[in-house]
Amino acid sequence: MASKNGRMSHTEVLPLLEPQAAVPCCPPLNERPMSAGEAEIAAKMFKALGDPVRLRLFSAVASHEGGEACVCDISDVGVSQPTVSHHLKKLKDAGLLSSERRGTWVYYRVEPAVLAAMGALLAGTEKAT
Amino acid sequence: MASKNGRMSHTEVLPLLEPQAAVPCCPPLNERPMSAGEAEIAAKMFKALGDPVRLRLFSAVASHEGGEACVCDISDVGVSQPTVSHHLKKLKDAGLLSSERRGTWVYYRVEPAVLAAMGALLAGTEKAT
DNA sequence: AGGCTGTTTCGACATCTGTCGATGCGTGTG
DNA sequence: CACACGCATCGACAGATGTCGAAACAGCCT
Repeated sequence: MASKNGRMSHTEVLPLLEPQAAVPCCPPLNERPMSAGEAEIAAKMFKALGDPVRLRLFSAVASHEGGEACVCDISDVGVSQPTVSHHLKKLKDAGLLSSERRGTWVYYRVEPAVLAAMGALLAGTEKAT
Repeated sequence: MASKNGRMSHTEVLPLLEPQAAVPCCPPLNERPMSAGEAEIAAKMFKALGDPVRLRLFSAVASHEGGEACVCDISDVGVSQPTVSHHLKKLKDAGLLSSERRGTWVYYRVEPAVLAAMGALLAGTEKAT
C-alpha cells in the first residue's frame, strides 16, 4: 500500500472560519482525509441514522410541531413498542435526540447543534464537484 | 399506541420547489414523517457512512485532488487490503462512490448528486429550531 | 390502595457486519 | 512468457445489531 502520490497539507484547518459553533467535530469531508478519531465520532452520528426505523422515528420527532413529540405520537413504525424505545435510546446516545419526562409521557426533541454539524460535514462536499 | 394528537398534513410535498434534481429521494427530515420506503432508501446512505473506516475512505477520496483517488492512495486506514476493498464496494453499492479502472489502478470518485441529496435531508432541519 | 397506561429494561435469539488470510483476476514489466 | 503488482472475491469467524415477549418502573385516576 501507499505509493504513487506525494503531496498533502494545504488547508491547514483554521480554527475558526465561520461562526458555526456547537459540536464542530470535524471539518467537511472533502477538506482533508479524516483522522481515525474524527471518523470514530462522526461515524456514530451517521450510524444512528443508518437504520430505517430510527430514521423514521427521528423524522417523526423533527417534523412534529414544536420540534418535540412524546413516544406515543411516533410509535407507529411497524415494530414493537420496546423496539421503539430501544431505537430512541440509541438516537439519544448518539446525541441526536434529548428526552424529558413530563408527567405520564416522555418527550423527545431534536438536538439542533449535532444536526448542524452533520450538515456542515456534507455541505462542504459540494465544492468537490 | 397512537393517541393524544390530531393534526397533520400541510406541506403537501410539492414535486419541484427548487432546481435540485438528481436523486431527490426524500424531503428534509423535518418536513413530514418519513415513509417506510423513503427511510429504507435514505438509511442505506447514512449506514454507508456509519462506519469509521468507510468514513475515512470516503473522506480520503473526497479530499483528494481531482475528486478521485486510486485505492493505493487511500488504503492507509489501519485495516487489511481486502477489508479496504470490501468497504469501497459498500460505498459504491450505496451510490456514494463510483469506480473506474485505468490501466493498473482503479480510481474511485465521489458521486456528487447523492451527497447533495443527503445534505438536503439535513439542511432543512435547521428551521426546526 | 389498587389498578391502569405509558415507557424502559431485561434476556434471548437470529441475522448482519467487519475483519482476516488465502486465492483469483487483470495488467504492466523483465 | 513468467513474474510482480494492484485490486477484488471467497470462506470463515467473532462480535455487533435489530427484534421480540416478559417483566419492571413511573405516574395518573378512581
